[in-house]
Amino acid sequence: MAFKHNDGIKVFKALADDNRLEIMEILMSGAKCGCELLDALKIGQSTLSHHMRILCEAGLVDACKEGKWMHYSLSAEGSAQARMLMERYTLAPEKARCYKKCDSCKK
Amino acid sequence: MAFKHNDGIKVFKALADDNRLEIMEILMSGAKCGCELLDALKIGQSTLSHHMRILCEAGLVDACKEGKWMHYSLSAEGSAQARMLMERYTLAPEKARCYKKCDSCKK
DNA sequence: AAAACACATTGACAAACATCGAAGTGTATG
DNA sequence: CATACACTTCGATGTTTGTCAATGTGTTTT
Repeated sequence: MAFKHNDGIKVFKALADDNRLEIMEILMSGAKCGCELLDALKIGQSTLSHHMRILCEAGLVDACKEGKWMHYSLSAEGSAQARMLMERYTLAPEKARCYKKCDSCKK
Repeated sequence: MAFKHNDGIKVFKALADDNRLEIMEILMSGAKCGCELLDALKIGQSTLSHHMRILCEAGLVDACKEGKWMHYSLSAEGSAQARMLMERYTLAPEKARCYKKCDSCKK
């Protein structure tokens, strides 16, 4: 599908899930491997793998492999971009706040 | 369902849709009534109504009725809260960035 | 070499979601 | 009062999503 707001969708969708938000919060205390995350969540291993893929593809999480472990950590760039995205859609110019009525309806 | 991150889910889910992001952007130019939004989008009227409900319930959009029109506008409070939410999940303490490896895997 | 471990991929399934058309509610206008 | 308008609600439908169990891949350990 050709989304008009493709970049935003991906990030907001990635954050629109309870387990993924929990993962983000856990990663705030430092990098974690999959098994550590698995201990903290009530989901199966394949489900976690699925969630990590979504967070990584949204750019929010970095993954690096070391032997049989995957180390997941918050991406500084992705996090910054996510905050900018949120501002893009919520930081409206002052004038947008003032009008209580739309103009064109009262003709 | 009892989501652990209920407040966040609602806002992020509300923004995780192409048409709703488009609506947010349109509202940045000032308040609009439903028919104006309908002109700008390629969706049916009942679908728009559905989207507006979601945006309103997430607190991102304010709605006020005037005669037969509904005036939709960006909520200053909701927008501010949405930005705070994004910061809560992406603004990590410095130490979270440093570790490339997790601690407990190497025992 | 075999067994154990960490993770990814696949296929299946139910729940959630976006969308539509049709019918309903309330307000304005002829 | 009847019609038109703006919007909501309802029921149906196809799509997307979260979840799991099973299987596959690669690495470490015994």
